Amino acid sequence: MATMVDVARVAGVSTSTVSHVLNGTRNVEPATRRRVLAAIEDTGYRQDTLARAMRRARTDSIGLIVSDAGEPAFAEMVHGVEQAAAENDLTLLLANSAEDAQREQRAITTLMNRRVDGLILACSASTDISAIGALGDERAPVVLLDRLHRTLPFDQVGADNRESMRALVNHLVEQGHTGFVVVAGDTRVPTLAERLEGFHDGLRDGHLHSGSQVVCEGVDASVMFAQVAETVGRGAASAVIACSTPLATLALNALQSVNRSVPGEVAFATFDGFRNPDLFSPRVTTVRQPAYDMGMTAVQLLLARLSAPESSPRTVRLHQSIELRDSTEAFTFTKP
Amino acid sequence: MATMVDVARVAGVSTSTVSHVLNGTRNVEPATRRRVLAAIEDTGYRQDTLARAMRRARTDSIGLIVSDAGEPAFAEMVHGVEQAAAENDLTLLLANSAEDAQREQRAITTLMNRRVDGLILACSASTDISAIGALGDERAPVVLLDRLHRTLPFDQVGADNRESMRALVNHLVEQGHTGFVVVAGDTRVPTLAERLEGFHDGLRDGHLHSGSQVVCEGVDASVMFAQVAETVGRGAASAVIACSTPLATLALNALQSVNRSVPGEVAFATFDGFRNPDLFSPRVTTVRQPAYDMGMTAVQLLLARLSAPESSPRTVRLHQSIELRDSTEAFTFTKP
DNA sequence: CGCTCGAATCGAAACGTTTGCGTCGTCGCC
DNA sequence: GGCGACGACGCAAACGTTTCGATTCGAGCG
Repeated sequence: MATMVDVARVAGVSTSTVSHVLNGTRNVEPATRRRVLAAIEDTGYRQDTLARAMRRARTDSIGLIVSDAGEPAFAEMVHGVEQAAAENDLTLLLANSAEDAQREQRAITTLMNRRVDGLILACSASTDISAIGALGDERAPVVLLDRLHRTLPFDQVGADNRESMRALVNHLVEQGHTGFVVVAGDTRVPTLAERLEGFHDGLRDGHLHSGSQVVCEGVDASVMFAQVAETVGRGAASAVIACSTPLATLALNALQSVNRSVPGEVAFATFDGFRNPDLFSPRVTTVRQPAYDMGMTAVQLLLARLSAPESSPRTVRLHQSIELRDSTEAFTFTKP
Repeated sequence: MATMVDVARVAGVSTSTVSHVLNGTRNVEPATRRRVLAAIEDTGYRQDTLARAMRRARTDSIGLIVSDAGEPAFAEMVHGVEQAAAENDLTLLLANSAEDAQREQRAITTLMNRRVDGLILACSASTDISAIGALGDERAPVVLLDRLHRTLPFDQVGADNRESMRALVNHLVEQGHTGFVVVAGDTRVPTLAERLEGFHDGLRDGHLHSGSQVVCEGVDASVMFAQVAETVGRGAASAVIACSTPLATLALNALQSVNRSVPGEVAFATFDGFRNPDLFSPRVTTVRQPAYDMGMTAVQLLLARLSAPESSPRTVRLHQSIELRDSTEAFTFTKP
């Protein structure tokens, strides 16, 4: 591989001139510039990003850690981040944490060691917040994506989870539902905790007793599965709300296991949702994250911080929209 | 940030000793090793991957380019690659090409400039093969994933597309189907071309006239949509086969547009398929790629090549399995 | 003509590692 | 006791850039 020294020799100039031609960092005589460019062409020279990054303090790359880039919501975020990164000539280094604090920590150090200019992080459920807080001392700034932590002094971008859930519950109450199962999942995940709060907000709005509602909370899928199946099985709830896509598959499986049809016998809604929601039945009512925009926003926050390191951290909440579909339609017809 | 020089000073040794301690590249007195390790602890030293990569000729990172990491099949492959990469202490640099030759080319140069040790590539549809062939001259070896090109001298890993399609068609013929619509899509994509070949194999096996079958081929989604709707609408086919997930959504949309129910009025099968195929109806019969394994295999081929650069290129075909579901079940009951 | 000034370019020191080669003891052996 | 060998480590040259003075050269001016 040709190096800058080769180019310089061929063009009959010094390496510094070559560098300046390449980066436009200072004026160089048009004639010499042409010679240099020709020499670059001749030698097939390509810049060595590594050596470059080493001299400058930047790598023009950013890191992104999510729990699973295959999950529809995250996939969208990844697209957004990728798009914004490309627009700003940044390379994206992606890592999956698989909701595992240890893998996450490994990913963080790997990326930091690689001197990413910034890190976008959707914390895993089991993440130790204080460990993340320690990232404040790193040279690279951190932006929290989706999984927000109020106590941490980072830029953050998420959705208005609490308000959306509240609106969803209001809608269902209006349709006549009074008994809910909400599959909240691992509420150590802030996103899920916020959604659960919104659920209680909605209950209050509808003057419903929260004691008679069933909240499936926790890490153990089989426990939550059993709870859903049992509650719905004995007819103690008419509506099921899942707080994420994996939880939705869990809930739907539970409903199938007790032979309850959606929306015939029980209404169902979820957050984040499935791909192609209109192709299959039941078409499920979904609170959809503006995931793509969240990804793009995260990059923008990162860039903003890079150019103004000392400004105070910003938190951006993007609006979620509720996509009403068949799975919550039954009660509109039997409504008194 | 502390450097090796700092560590060396604190430990009272030379940088070379520090380096050797870190890499285990030569014996060092247990006592000195302890001093060095303590010094590392004290100074909070962390290796600079960049400087390291620059001195060695390796970066311990590999690149992966797919058209869309959100697409279920690719998502699985990404997982596989990621897993295998992690197991071998490799960092993964991921890029999406969005089926666009230009973006793909950009991604390739970006990654090559970053001196990845190897590149795994699922070519986009519009890729210019000769441009890819030129990658043979790069310092980093290339492995083709999923989208195979027989003429290119690279290691490759894919699925037995042709045979699987043949088996699928055989199955459908056995059920009594004689009129097919196959949504083949952009047959510049080798995977899709292979599946189409398999379709004709299957027809021959069943002694069916290929002239009376409808093949929707091409890039224009609306054209294929119209073809499917028209053919099925006038009852000229009893089975629809989609050759990829996006094509399946297209086909199902078309079926909905002419109010044909699956599997009541028409049988349907697809390649690659959807997530959670058992949760929604119709449950669609799917030829499932061993995507995860393909990803892992790709990394293994890469590592093998790195350690034996001159061995001749290998092509690995992994077996796909057909998951039979409701969407192709109707005819089993009306079978004569 | 000598001097200053500015534009264009060069030279060389970094950046933080790895690594081949050298040095310095120490130990064993005859 | 001298000598060779060997083990433990230090020195310094790379790797391919960027960048900060330094240098050169010609023009302009008094």
